[in-house]
Amino acid sequence: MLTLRQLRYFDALAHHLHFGRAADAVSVSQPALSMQIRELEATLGIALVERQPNAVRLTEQGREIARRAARILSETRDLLDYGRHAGEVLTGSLRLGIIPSIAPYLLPRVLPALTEAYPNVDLQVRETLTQGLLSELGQGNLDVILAALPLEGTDIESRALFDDRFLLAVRNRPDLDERTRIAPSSIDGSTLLLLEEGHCLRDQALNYCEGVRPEGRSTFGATSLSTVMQMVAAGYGVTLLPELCASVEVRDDRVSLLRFTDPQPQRSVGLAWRRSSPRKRDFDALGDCILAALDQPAPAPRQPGIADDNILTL
Amino acid sequence: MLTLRQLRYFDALAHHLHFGRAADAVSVSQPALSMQIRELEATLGIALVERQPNAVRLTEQGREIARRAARILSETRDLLDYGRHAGEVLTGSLRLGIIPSIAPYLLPRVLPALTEAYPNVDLQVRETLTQGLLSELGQGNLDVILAALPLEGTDIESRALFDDRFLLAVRNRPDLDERTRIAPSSIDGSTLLLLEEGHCLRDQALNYCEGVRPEGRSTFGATSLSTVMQMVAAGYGVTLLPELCASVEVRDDRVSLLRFTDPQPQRSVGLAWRRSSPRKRDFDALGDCILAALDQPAPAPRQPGIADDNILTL
DNA sequence: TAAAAATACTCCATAGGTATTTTAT
DNA sequence: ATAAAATACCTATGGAGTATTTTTA
Repeated sequence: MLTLRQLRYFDALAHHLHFGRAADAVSVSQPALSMQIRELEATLGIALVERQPNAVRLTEQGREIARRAARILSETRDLLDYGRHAGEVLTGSLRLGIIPSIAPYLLPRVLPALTEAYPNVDLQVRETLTQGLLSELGQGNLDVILAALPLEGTDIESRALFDDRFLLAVRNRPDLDERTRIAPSSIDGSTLLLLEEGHCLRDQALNYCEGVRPEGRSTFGATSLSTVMQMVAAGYGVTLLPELCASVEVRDDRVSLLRFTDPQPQRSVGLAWRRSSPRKRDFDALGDCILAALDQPAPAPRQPGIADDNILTL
Repeated sequence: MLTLRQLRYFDALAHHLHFGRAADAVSVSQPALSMQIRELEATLGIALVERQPNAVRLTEQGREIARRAARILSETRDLLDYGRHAGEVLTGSLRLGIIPSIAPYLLPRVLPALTEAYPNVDLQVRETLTQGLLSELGQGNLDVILAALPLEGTDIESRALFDDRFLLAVRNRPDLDERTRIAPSSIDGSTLLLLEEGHCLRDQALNYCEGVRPEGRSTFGATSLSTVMQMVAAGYGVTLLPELCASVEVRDDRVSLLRFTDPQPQRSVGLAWRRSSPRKRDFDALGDCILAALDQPAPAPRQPGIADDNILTL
């Protein structure tokens, strides 16, 4: 008889490829896990792993079973979640993944509002690149992610929250009038500073500046926007800065922000979750909360911030 | 701890809405099932059923859990199937659903070839309307269905096998030349004979004869093509007959088959299965087998059959 | 020889069965 | 009063732990 326990253990084994460590991961002894794997192989009638003293490897069929098991386990987690969170909205733990170009700018404004509106929520935030977030989401290690839309993948549902314009950050240029608009063609590929590979921001910037192929400084990607902005301030080049990040990243007058000519580049920021997730009401509430928090004026200095009709800070 | 056993029992309860009968269905005693349901409710923290002496009813949340449980159970069945049928193609049981306007005409030609090519297959055939087949397929009671494509529904994959032309069956008309072509507009709605509601053949016929709304005899649907053809032979009207059925249904010379003007109406016949099914290789083999069997001349009398260049039998 | 998985053996949690009680109509 | 689910209680299966052996690179 097939049991979830067998699938849980096998899932752990498929990840660790090591009986002992897999047993640790599911908090049982190694023989206990061995037996369940054995039992699973018996009920399926096929070999799932090749046992070698120094290496455990999945068979071809083992990989397929691992895929199916992961899916089933993910759905059982969702089923459990549904029970636990039936009734009340946004209670208990909520594991939220956010991309690096959003997290530090949005969280300070959203977190206070969220914990005030939903005091029983236990928010666990994880920050990585979109690709990692999607993978964790699929594996059931995250409940919902906040990233730039659209996101690839079936089994994924999403909700766009707001559009975030890109501005051009350049070293202070007192000679430029507030109304100056920059055309993307005027960007010099050799001085465009970008984040490292994998950041969606990098791809979006390159996509907008069609002619520019990564070369010169573009090829050496920074790991954080702060680093990039420091380089801009030091006169090493220019970069595309999401408006969301402006109030935090532009703290001195060594940097000016310029608007682009229409159509202005922008990214769409929104939430995404597993289609099978039972917590859509929670995600709705979270999305509403984020929007409400953004409607409030930013709490911080907001110093050289980009108000809608006061675009340029030189 | 959530177990598959709990889900299996709850699934049975959701179907039978009766603890005793559900327990029978899963071959345990009623208290055993009661306990597992209780345990499931405890781990989920919600009530799944309202217990009343004379009636068990699912709560709102119970229905949702039942849906999710059914899905999980279906995927575990697929996982088991994958194991059992890994390696060999078309062995063990294969539950095939076929619509009534295909089954009696195709099976006599396909079954011998199939059991010869795959002697270890245990084919279990079920015959119902498309809607019923899809529902059984989704619930995991069928492995694959043979019906007219396209079929609605996500989670469904299909493979078209062959196109089946519709011919017009009329009472013997010796006055008509073999080359006569019928235009759909010439069909009189009041004499068009159709199968009862739910048969895709009925919808396809009505769809082709655009002007004709069900009225007169069309509204009284027959339950089998044989009945319809008897009525045609008796002069009660005309009907659209799939070419596949011609050799069986047209046994005497009281009926003539006429071809339509181009573009001739036809249906696409093919196989469909759950996207998550692990037995796609089996379905491939089955499809190939059906096509091969159809390439052979029909074994039966084939008397007034519709050979391609000898369209009319008067 | 050493690392890692499989066996051996014991224990206990729990699923299941039978008999009985409770409950609501 | 009756049908049906819950409870009580006992049994036994099997999952888990510890200690040990086997395996092969």
